[in-house]
Amino acid sequence: MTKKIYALVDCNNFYVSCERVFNGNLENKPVAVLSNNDGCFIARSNEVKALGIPMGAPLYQWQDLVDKEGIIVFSANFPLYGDMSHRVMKTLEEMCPDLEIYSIDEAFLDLTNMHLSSVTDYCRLIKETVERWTGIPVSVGVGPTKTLAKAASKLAKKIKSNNGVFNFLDYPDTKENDEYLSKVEVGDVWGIGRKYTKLLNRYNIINACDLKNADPVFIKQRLTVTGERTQMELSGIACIPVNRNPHPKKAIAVTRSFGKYQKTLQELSESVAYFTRKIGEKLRAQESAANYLQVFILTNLHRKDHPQYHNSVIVKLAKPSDYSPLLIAAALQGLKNIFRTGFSYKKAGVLALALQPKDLIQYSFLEPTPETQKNAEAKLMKTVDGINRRVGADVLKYAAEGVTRGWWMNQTHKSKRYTTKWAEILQAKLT
DNA sequence: TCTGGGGTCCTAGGACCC
DNA sequence: TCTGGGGTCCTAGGACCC
Repeated sequence: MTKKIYALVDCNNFYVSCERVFNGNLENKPVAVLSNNDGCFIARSNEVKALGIPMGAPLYQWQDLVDKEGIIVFSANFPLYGDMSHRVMKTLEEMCPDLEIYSIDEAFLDLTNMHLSSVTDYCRLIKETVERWTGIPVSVGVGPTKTLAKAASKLAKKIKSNNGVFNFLDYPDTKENDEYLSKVEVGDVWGIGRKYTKLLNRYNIINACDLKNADPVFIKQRLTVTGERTQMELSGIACIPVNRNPHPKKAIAVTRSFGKYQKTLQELSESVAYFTRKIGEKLRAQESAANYLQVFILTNLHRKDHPQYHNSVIVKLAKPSDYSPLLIAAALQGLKNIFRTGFSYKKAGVLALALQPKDLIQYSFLEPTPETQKNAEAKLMKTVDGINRRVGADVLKYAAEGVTRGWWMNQTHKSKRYTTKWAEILQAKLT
């Protein structure tokens, strides 16, 4: 069996880099991107990381530092990031068709069958090409397993002299290999999160090399089979394949925190109707139908001084469906069952569960749905989706969504949708 | 006053069946 | 005195990822 060659391409500080592509003044300055509602830091430039602001930190706790250091903050602009991601992935696909888009800012490449004379040189070329074509800086890590490729991408960022590429295959000698592995903290290993890091540290497992050499029985016992796999991957045994054709999602969620507290059933109904319409759009986009909807509502868990209430309900649909009016009716019925008056709600959401391919829907023999009705529903949804796509996402909506959007999130630092809205395209000034 | 959103996988334990 | 045991399915919760 030939050894696999996996590369992980990882966009550096992705959302910040997207903002920088369209605003030259952000270069070399501390820049951060905030979550919805301008709540938490979800992307930080190196300058911001150096100031000590952690990932996920709430903005209000760091506001003084933000002001003092002149940190430039942006509200999240997901249409822009999604479009930039698409450009990066298209570029990667041209250089290695055998790829798995792993997240909005990462892709695994399987370079095994490309017969490269120098894998490391080719990865440098990939890095330069992506940066030239899209303006997004990336790091590339290479290894015989996906977990090692991930670890390598950490080293690519860490070891400055490597110019953004690190390849474990360049260090076949075990001693040298382990030396580099020791530079990766165990918490930075793919699959080891906060809880496991704490546990492992208690047993003096501090870095990736320690984990690789730990007692496999202990690891399996405490970290289950996923931990076992991680450990094997660290020692070069590939357990996790590159997944070229990701299967359709098994669940779809649309959830939001509110910009201001929502108190009445009417208010909550409007947001839930909106979430459910979005669910319908996503279902149709991947040609799935849902068997169940789950609706949940909750108060602000961070405010111990407020009366707390959270609840959720699962509604079985009369038939598997992607038809927005039916979905909305079901979700609102569910909401009615869990709503309690007298609370200030902070967040709500809708999930579509037990998804199935749309073309496999079994219609009832007892109450056959006429072909004409099925066609009419599909045609209506297709028309609505088409108009919303062309004219703007929310031109056509349902009456149940209301018109005020009183729950809408706060976004006071939003950049423009440079790449997806003609009206907001970047303008060049000729001088 | 102010704390994101969208996913996957695994396990333990209860319900149920024979 | 003295109450089985094994298999399967389902779900909630917990871990992880970005």
